[in-house]
Amino acid sequence: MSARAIPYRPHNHDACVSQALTDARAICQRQNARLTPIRERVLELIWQSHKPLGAYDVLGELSSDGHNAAPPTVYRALDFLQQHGLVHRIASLNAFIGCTHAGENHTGMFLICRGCGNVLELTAPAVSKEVGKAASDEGFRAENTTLEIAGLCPRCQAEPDHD
Amino acid sequence: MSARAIPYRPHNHDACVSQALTDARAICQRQNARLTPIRERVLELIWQSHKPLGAYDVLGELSSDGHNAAPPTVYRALDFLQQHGLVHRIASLNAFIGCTHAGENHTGMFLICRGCGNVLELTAPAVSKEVGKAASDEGFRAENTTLEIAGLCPRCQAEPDHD
DNA sequence: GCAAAATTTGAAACATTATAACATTTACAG
DNA sequence: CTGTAAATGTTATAATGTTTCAAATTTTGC
Repeated sequence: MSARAIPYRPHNHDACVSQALTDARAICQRQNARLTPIRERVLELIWQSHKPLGAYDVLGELSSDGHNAAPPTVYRALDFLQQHGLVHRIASLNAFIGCTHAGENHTGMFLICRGCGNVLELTAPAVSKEVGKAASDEGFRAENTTLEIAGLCPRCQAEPDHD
Repeated sequence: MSARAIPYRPHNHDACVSQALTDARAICQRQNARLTPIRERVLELIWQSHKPLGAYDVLGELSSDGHNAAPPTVYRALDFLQQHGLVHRIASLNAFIGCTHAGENHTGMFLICRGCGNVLELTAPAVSKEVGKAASDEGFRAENTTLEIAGLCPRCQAEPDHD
């Protein structure tokens, strides 16, 4: 998987999207999972930006497409994409974002800028290690970690209300 | 603040509750905040157990009390309690739980057992430190961390569907 | 190829969680 | 007391997510 641009910085976002879609197709093929037109379209919509998108935002975009969809359509597609590690749900925002580490076995950590709304996904092994240690110190078997950090990205620290 | 029992283990829970209420009164007094009857009652309800309680569960309990409350009443009380560090919202569950470190300046980390539903709140300085490091490596100014770990508590690993 | 089975999608209704807006009451300071 | 701010009541509505069952599509075994 190739290196990704920092969402807080201007970049060729079309490249992000097409890379994500290419990766997704490969991953689904490898897993014998069916990346149907609806699912692919939802993934593409989620990848429109590095800002998390709500399920009903996705629904709205689908409707603009002329696609007459109901909520379950979107939630099912999002479930599928989550299951295959292609999108993440940001619990603190009730919203979804494209996974920038698809295919890698990872525990995501999300830096959420309250200024511009962009989200950066990190893999921080040192954090995962300490989390695992803290859990096992309590005899707890960790299965799923939600780690979301709200704050200000570098750009918004300097100049607020960006992008 | 005194040591707390482990929620996964049987303990005298009434002591938890009354300690929490006593602490809350002291904290509010210190902060010149008004722990009104409604707010105190909501806090007590949240502390009924170590399982997170939804806002509408609280609402239901208030109604059983004979108190004719509407959603905003509960959400306002919960906002107040959160603001003063007396309860936490568990984003991954849309539910609320009493803070076991009220008064201490802390970043909570929650171990959520999917077996029994109990939640243990930890303070893990090593985790906080690594999280802070990971964020500042990206130039990100962290303001608020959500860290929720779903899994199985020691008791439920041995014997499922407990409590 | 073809029929049976499984998966995916459509569609309608509903459930849950949360907030907006404005009126009323209560607490408190002077 | 009385004016002001804080807290609560009340109604309505928004936002998010699920259940259920039917129809269509794809896959599989033959």
